[in-house]
Amino acid sequence: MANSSTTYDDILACARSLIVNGGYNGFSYADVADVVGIRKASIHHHFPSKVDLVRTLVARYREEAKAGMVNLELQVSEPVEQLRLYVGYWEACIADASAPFCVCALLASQLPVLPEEVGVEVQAHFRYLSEWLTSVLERGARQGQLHLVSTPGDEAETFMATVHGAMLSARAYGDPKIFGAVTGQLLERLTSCFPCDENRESDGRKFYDRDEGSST
Amino acid sequence: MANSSTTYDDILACARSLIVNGGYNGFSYADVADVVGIRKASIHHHFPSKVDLVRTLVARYREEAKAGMVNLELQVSEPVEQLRLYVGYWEACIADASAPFCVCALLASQLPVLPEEVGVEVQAHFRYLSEWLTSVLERGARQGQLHLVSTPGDEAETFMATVHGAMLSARAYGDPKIFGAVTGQLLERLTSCFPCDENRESDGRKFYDRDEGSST
DNA sequence: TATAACCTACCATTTGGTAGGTAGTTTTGT
DNA sequence: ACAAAACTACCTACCAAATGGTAGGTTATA
Repeated sequence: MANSSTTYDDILACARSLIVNGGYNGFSYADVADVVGIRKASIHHHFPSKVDLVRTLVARYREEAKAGMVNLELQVSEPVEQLRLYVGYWEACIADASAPFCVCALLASQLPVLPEEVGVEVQAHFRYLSEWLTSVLERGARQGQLHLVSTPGDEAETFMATVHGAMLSARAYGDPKIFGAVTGQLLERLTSCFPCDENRESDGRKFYDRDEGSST
Repeated sequence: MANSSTTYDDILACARSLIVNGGYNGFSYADVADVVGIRKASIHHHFPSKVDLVRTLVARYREEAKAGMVNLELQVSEPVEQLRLYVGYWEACIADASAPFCVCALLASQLPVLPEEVGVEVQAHFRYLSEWLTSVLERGARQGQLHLVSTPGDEAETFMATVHGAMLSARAYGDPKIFGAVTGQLLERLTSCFPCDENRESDGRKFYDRDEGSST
């Protein structure tokens, strides 16, 4: 029951970063053992089975995410700024490669082959994130800061999907900048109330009907 | 060199659907053998190694995708309708669970643990899809059918990211409808030139500042 | 008679997991 | 205060099953 030892945390952290790279079947106890500098059997002492390890890891990830949202809401009160911080957090994680993907997003892609206990935890994260985004968007719309085209709930789903897709593209292209490009546009769309008139956050460029980056 | 036998194709098709479920490390030769009704060693006759199998599979997938785009452009000439068909194709695949995820999108999520030969092929698909979307969006904007907020290239990246993210969410929620909800909104945004005035494809709902689905 | 398409029977390695032991620290009974 | 008991955190040494892959044989067909 004790989790005082740093080894316990090291195993979780190591497994997390390994999962971020290749998902549930993309790492083994041997991989973790090598990185942490411990023997394979010792991992079983802390986490009897792989399912235990990953379930714990995801549960902790979700707690951290929730804490992150709370902290974020304490830092800034404006919905727009909260979205900006949220996106900025990921932009930084991807840029410095410290956590170039959301653990739950990656695991969700493999949901059909995931142990059920892990899958449940992953799904819960999606619901939580969706609810949080819904509340932020709803508030932003009510305050007239955000311009929604659909319900806050649907907009939240689109927001989440776009962010996840942006992570995927950044990985596929091997270029962290793509994440910022996509999410920047996402925020731009939400904050510019009407395409015609500029509003406080516009950065100049607005309308295009001429291309710029199609070759290669 | 011959690929006349249906077994060859069966193996590819089977492996594809297994990959769609759990990625590169989510299936084994034994899994394929079971489904195809063949012995493990026989797969090696057609595909010497797993890398061969998956590389071939992705290459073929890319060819099909390209053929699909060409076919799609033959069916409809309007950029907006082309996007609609593209999204509709995936909506159908997800709804009937025949191919609930893009092979390359799933593999891209595991790019760090993918054999290099496969990774290259996956990246090429992303570039191709991005270029195709860019050209469609650029043409749509020039014809005044689509309303872009950024460059066609950036808009294409956002479009692709959103579609991929929508696949992920549909999987995470275990609900195919979420894909249509997200992509529908994506198209809605692109086709409604100005949020205020309705245009030919509007389906009624436009502005919201009241929630609808936040509980649960 | 060559070859394609399969097979059985292997193989080394890796997988997640167990059994049982040891050194060090805590807790406990007296 | 202090030894016995209990527990934690690790270890070595296994295990069965699964992994991708090979060797070599059989059958049918071109």
